[in-house]
Parts: sequence; C-alpha cells; structure tokens
Amino acid sequence: MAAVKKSVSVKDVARLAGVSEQTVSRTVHDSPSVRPETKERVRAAMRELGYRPNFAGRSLRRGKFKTVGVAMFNITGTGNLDRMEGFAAAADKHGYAITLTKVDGHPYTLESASSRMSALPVDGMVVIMNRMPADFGTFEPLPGMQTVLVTMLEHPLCSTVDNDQFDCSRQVVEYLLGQGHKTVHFISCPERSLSGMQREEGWRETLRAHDIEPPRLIRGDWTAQSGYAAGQALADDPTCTAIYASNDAMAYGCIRGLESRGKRVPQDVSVVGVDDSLGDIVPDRRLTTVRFDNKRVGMWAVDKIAGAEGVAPSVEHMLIPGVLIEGDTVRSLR
Amino acid sequence: MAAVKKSVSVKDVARLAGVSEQTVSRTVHDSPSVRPETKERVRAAMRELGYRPNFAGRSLRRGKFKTVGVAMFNITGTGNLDRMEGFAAAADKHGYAITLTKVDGHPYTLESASSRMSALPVDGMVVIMNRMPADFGTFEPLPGMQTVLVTMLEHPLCSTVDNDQFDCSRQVVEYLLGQGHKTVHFISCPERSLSGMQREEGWRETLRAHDIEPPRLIRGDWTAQSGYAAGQALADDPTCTAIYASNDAMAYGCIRGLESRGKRVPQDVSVVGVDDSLGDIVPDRRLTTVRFDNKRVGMWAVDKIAGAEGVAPSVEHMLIPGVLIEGDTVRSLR
DNA sequence: TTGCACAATGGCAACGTTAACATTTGGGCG
DNA sequence: CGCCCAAATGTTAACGTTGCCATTGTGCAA
Repeated sequence: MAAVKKSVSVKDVARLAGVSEQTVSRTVHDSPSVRPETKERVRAAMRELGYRPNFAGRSLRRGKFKTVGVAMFNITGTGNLDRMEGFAAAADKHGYAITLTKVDGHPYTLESASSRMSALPVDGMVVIMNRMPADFGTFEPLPGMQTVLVTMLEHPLCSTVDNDQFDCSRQVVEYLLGQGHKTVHFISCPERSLSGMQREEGWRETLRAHDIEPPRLIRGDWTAQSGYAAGQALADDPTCTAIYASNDAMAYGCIRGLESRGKRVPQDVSVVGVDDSLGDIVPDRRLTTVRFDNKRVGMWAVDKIAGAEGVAPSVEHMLIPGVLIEGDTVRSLR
Repeated sequence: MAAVKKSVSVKDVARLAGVSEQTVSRTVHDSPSVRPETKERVRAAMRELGYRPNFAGRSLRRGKFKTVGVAMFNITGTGNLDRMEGFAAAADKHGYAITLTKVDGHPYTLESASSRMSALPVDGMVVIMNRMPADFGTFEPLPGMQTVLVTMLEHPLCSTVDNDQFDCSRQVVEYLLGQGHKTVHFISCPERSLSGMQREEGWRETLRAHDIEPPRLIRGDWTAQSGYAAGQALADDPTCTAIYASNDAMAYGCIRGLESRGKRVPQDVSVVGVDDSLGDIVPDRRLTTVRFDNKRVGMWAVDKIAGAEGVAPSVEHMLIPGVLIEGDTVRSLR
C-alpha cells in the first residue's frame, strides 16, 4: 500500500519509461513523431504512476488558461440556469472550462466584476448585467482580457449579447393587434430591471408605430400576486381586451385576478406573458408567451471568447430573438 | 497610446521601482518586513504598469489553485441554481473560485466526472448526482483530490451531502396523520430519480411505522400534467383525503385535477407538495410544501473542500433537513 | 569601540511544462 | 562506401512566483 506523497510530473514518467521529458510531453500531445512502441511504453508508465498533467505548469508555459470567467451579481435569476447551460456547452465545444464568480453588487459596477476576475485563471470574461452599472459608460476592459457583457445595451469596447427584449414586445403587440385588439395593456416591472424597461419601451414604441396611444401601464414586481392585483384592476376597464405582462408569473396571476372578477380568459380578455416558465406548472392551460433562447445567449458569449484563439478580438453586438408561443389565452376578435 | 504587448510580471515592476523581485512579491502580500515608503513606491510601479499577479506562476509555486470544481451531469435541474448560490457563497468566503463543468452522462459514472476534472486547475471537486452512477460502489477519488458527492447515499471514500429526502417524507406524512387523516396517498416520480425514490421510501416507511399499509401510489413524471391525471384518478377514491406529491408542479396539477372532478382543496382533499417552487407563481393559494435549503447543501460541499486547507481530509456525511411550510391546502380533520 | 540583534532587502532556485533547437540513428541513393 | 535526409529522440531555457537563505544597514548595550 504505497502512499502517494506528491504529484507525479513528466520527469517521473520519463525516468520510469527511460525516455526524455520531451518525449513524454510529445506522447501526451500524441505527436506523430514518436514511435508507436515508445508511445506505448510512455503510456504504460503514465498509467502506472497515475500521471495527470499539471494545469499550472502548462498554463504558465502556454500563457493561456483555456478558461472563461463568468461574473454574476445575482446567481439566482430567471434564465440563468439556461445561460449556464449555454456557457458550459460552448466551453465544452472549445475545450474550455467555466469559472463562476459571484460579485458583490455594492457598488454595482463593471469595475468590481473585472477586478474580481483579474486574479483568476481566465482568458476572458462574461458579465451578466441585470441592472445598469454605475460605470457602464466609462468602463474599460482589462488589457488582454476579452470581455463580453450580457445586456441589450451596446458598449463601445466590449462585445454584448442578450435576448432581444424590444423585438419581444414588438412581436407580442403586433400579434395581439393582428388578432383585432384595439390596444394592448401592459403590466410592467420594477424600474431598475434593464430587460423589463426594454420590454416596456418596445411595447410603447410598437403601439405608437400603429398610432395607438399607449394606455396607462400597471407596475408590478414580477410576482403573481402583483399580477393578480393588476388583473383585478384591469377587469373593470372596458377598453381592456388584451393584456401583455412582463413575465409569466404576473400573466398567470393576472388571469386569476381577472377570473376573480368574473372575466374569462380568453373569451373576455386575452393575456400574453414572457418567459415560458409555466409550461410544466399549470396543467390545464397553455399560456401564450415568448420563449427566449438563453442557452444560445450563453453559447454566443463563450464562443466569442473561446473561439477567438489568437484572432484579433472584435467588438460585436448580438441580439437573439425570442419565439412567440401560441397558447390558449388569446382570442381573435376577427 | 502605448500598446500593451505582453503581461506584466514582478520583474517589470521590480525594475521600475528599483527593488528586487522579492520585495515586489512581499509588497503584494503586504509583508510587514517592507518599509512603508518602499511599499508605496512598489505599489506606484504596479499601478503604472497595470500589474496583475499571474495565476499560473502562483499556483505552480504554491501547488494550490484555490478553486473547487463542480461537475454536473445536468445543469438544468430543480435546486441547481440555489446550490450554485451556495457554492459561490462558500467559495467566496474562503477566497476560492468555482469551476463549472458539464459532464456527458454516457456513461453515467463518477469516473467520467473525475477524469474530466483531473486536467483542470482545481484542488477538490463536487459531483452532483441525480441518478445512480454505474460505478458508485467501486469509485475511488483521484489521489490528492478531495471529492464531495451531492447525494443522500453514503460513500466509503467520499464525503456526501444532500437534502434529507427521507426526513422530508417523514415530516409530511406525520403532519398529515397528525391532522387526523387515516392515510396518505402518494404521487411519485420516474424511478431513475434518486431523490424521488428516497421520498417514496420515506413515505412508505413512515406509514408502516404507524401500522398503515401504504396505498397504491401513482407514478408521475414531475410535470403538472401527470399530477392532473393523478388528481383525477384519486378524486374517485373515497379513502383518499390526503395526497402527498413528489414535487410542487405535480401537487398543483393534482389540485386542478381534483377540482376538475368536483373535489375542493382543502375541504375535501388535502394536498402537500415538495420544492416550494410555486411561491411566486400561483397568486391566490399557498401550497403546503417542504422547502429545502439547497444553498446550504452547496455551501457545505464547498466548505468541506475549501475549509480543509491542509487538514487531513475526513469522510463525512451530511443531511440537511427541509422545512415544512404550512399553506392553504391542508385541512385538519380533528 | 566592538559586538550583536534585528530590520530591510537581495539572490537563487524550484515548481511542471513545452517550444526551439540540437543530436543521434537508420536508410536510401549516387 | 560515403553522403545526405528524415525520423526519432534529447537538451536547454523560459514562463511568473515565492520560500529559503544570504547580505546589508542601523541602533543599542556592553
């Protein structure tokens, strides 16, 4: 029962196999200039000693870590899981790993995310922005550290990618108007949410593009309870035949609120949400909603960094459109 | 506009500050044996050159990465976000980072997770087990790599931590029996889910401990639709006054299924779920459920690795109990 | 004045890997 | 038979950091 005292290095393997360290290295990288017999002998030595290449030595030599850092101000948040799925998938594809970091949001700045990352073994970084960082305009990425921001806003020095919230609202409003509704009421969200504000702007702009003055919106707080209250309030408004809620929880709450006031969905009022987060939760009703492709957002961000590989990094801005899912909560008036 | 050509090392800082590399290093670590004036001069040089310590050099020297690897077979899964929150929080506390890796589940083995991690800059690893790996009994962690498994099963060589699913069922069943119900029906889940099977076992054992023969269970698939079907089926069973569903989506589906057959909840039938995942989604009803502390599970796992710091790693097994949340879906028969 | 303790700093080596270059070996061909 | 080329392998140095030990400078007690 031999105790493992320390890590096994190429030197140990070389000694056991009776070759030079370089030959071991070449074997690890499966270089064609090593004789098959030699390779086999080296591999046997590696197996016997339990050799694993040391990441630090390798990175030091190569000057690359093959790792992308992800900075999040909030780990818990809608879509984060899907985004991470995308990060991991893209990283995998390029042979990269993902390093996850929670950044304290006080102050809420890109600088704090950046300095947090600077001491970690990463070649590039992704920052997920939920709110507006105080230094968005003035931020400069660390030299040599390609930085991708997950946001709809465009940044002069960093590539950006996000769901197209504006287009999402446009799709919803056009769809409802296309069903013959005269206007679309909106249940919004707290003002500090960037994505929510963009949905709000999209709703307003699209109505205006159709020469419809946007009705007064109701500000919710993402919860079904606030949607419920909004639904009750809108139930008494005779002009309200179509409601667009900023997420599915509020949309569903709104439906229940309308029903509590005797309105039926979709017969009396049509309701649309955003998120596609209720699919598995509400059994007997399919909410009309917009499904975002957060996985693709995550993949794009990591692809941008891991796919660069020495290519001069360019600044690009990418918006990924969502898809409107037709459910049972919209009625055509035509 | 000077172009940054390559990374700045202690050598560059030392030259500019007119001191030795060692003094720079000591300044970085704020050693008391450097004169304040010298420190300030070195710091000024660091600022001017934009010096950032190189992770690879440091790790190579220290033989530590200050990073914990997390291997997941599925990124998307209930509770993963909270667990990650816990990973990140604990890592932060110890000055560690988290490296996330998605492991291909074909084959579904601990070995594949382990070998995936072996080439990454991590000091220890956490594996999230959703199913039973083929090599659970025979797996040996990599030498020098402390390995923590997130599972209720105990492993002879690896520490383990998870929510106490067994206790969760015990709490639910005891609670319902305590309200005067004669038995508790159960909506289960696919058999390959480890946690689901443990809930099932807990339900069965607890009933038996009260000399109640467990009624026939209904196997669902985690979705509200399957809960809906189960609710409809159970609506016709006159012995059924209390239903325990293996997650909240099925519990909610079950309620709707019961209602579709004219049964009222909780007046006619009491329903309890597990997850506490509906809090923000169903506005007008608070489901009685069990809330797990996945964040704490994640923290424990990372604490175990990052908190060890040279201490001889011991094998421990930790179960974190959930908390029963009383809602509006249970009626007392007393 | 000498000796000594201690504070401040410097020199050197090593961590594990691999690119670049150097060397050896074997075989083909004039 | 000698020459040259290519295949196979070896040697060296460097990536950036920091622990260890050596050196220098300073103040104070004997």
